[in-house]
Amino acid sequence: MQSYSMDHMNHCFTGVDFSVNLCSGENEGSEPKRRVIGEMDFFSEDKKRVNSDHKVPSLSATQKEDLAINTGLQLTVNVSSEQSTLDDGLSPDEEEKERNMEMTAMRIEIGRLNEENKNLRNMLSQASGAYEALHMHLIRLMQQRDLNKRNSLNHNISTVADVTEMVEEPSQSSTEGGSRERSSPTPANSKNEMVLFDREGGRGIGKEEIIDRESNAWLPSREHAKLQQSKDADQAHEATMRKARVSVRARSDASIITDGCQWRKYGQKMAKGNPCPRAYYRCTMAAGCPVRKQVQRCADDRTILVTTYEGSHNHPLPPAAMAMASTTSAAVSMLLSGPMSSSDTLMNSSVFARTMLPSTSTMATISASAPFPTITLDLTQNPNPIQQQKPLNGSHFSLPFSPPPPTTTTTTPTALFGHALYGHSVKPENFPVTSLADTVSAITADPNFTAALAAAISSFMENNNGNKSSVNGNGRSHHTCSDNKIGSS
DNA sequence: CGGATTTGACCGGCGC
DNA sequence: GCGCCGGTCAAATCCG
Repeated sequence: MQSYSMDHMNHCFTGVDFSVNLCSGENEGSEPKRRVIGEMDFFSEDKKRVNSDHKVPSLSATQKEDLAINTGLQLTVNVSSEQSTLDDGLSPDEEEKERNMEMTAMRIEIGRLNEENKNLRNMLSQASGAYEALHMHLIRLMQQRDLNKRNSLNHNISTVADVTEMVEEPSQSSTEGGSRERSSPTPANSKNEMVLFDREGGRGIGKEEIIDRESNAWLPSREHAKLQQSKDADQAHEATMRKARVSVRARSDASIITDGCQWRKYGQKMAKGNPCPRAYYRCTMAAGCPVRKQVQRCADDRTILVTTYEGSHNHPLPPAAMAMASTTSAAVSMLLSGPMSSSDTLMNSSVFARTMLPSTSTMATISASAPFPTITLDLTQNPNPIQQQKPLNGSHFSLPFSPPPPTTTTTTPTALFGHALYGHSVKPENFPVTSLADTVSAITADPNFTAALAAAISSFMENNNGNKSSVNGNGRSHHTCSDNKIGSS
């Protein structure tokens, strides 16, 4: 009685993991059973000689189990005792011949099973790929549903952004000479816009695409088409998000806006049609953060500072920045929602304006003109009378939700615009929604601006989830830019 | 001395 | 193809 494991031979012959057990116990005492492998007749195969002196280690139980799992096969080759078979009146030559024939047959069978093993692995791999693809698709759909919910809550709009339409149907009503100067509520040269949504975050398509591609062969054609459609829509959506911009106009003497992020100035240029230079800043809070902002004074009214944010942070944002991200997120959600088919869509006194900025007359102008969909928050008009009582004594904007430093309120402004989202998981639960006015009153900042912003954020928070929490004092500005001499009036 | 700012050069897109 | 323009780069400079 002997129990052989053939995995060693298998390795030797094929280099593939799988084993053949040769055991004789079951057939003990009965007619010697020479082969139980499939329907192959080992002994009718070629008589090629092989070295039968392999030392054959036994498979461990775990190895056998793995084999069974990996291949879906449990192969057992039962042969009768070598001795009882081979000693049965055979000459040594015949014994060796018979043994060699067995080995040859086993090698053939091993090859066949190896092939089957490969096929099974391929199937498993394809199934995994298809599962991954579907899983990712489900996640995307859920994210989109969440976005729709938010839009519905905040803007009474339930439709998903028809991003493709926006991308493929730029405005036909460009104004003022038309060329590159797109229609904008901001002065001719104040194309300051702010991107709110993630540039890369969570929407990586590389791996997903590979999986999809791999799984295509597996999916029914209709499912495949759906998946492809969804993928295309996502890509279009991503492209739009990358280009969508929001600009904020505010009246202030401040030369810069601090927003809880660290910025490094990397350029300044005179822009056509505006005597005030435009400054370019890059976020330095994290290496490789793609967020940029532009700061420029309005040509018509140099007390108006236009700040532009572009890109999405690749790092967690300070609470203040995230709060603003929520607000502007809603703005861009609005921007990207609804059938803004062609020309610029002015939203003055619109749903957006009323919803986002209910206590002010702030105008929110949304433009879907080419090349980028743009939203402009004009916070320069009709300041909140309550806030107007507060004298302007600071040189920087301040964030409503962050208490100012006890002594140096003007030199250490709190953050204001977080703008770009960190991924899509903005959860502004750390921001107050009930005492913004008090907070705003307590800080030294441009009252007009902060009032409008406070109203906007408050409105958004309440509409969004109603979460209430205490003021987080972590919003202290880390702005490191010095006065950039942007044509202040 | 290291980091931030300044500023002229450079590049790519677009219109003519 | 050329020029204009916006945006970015990078060396020089500034500043704490």
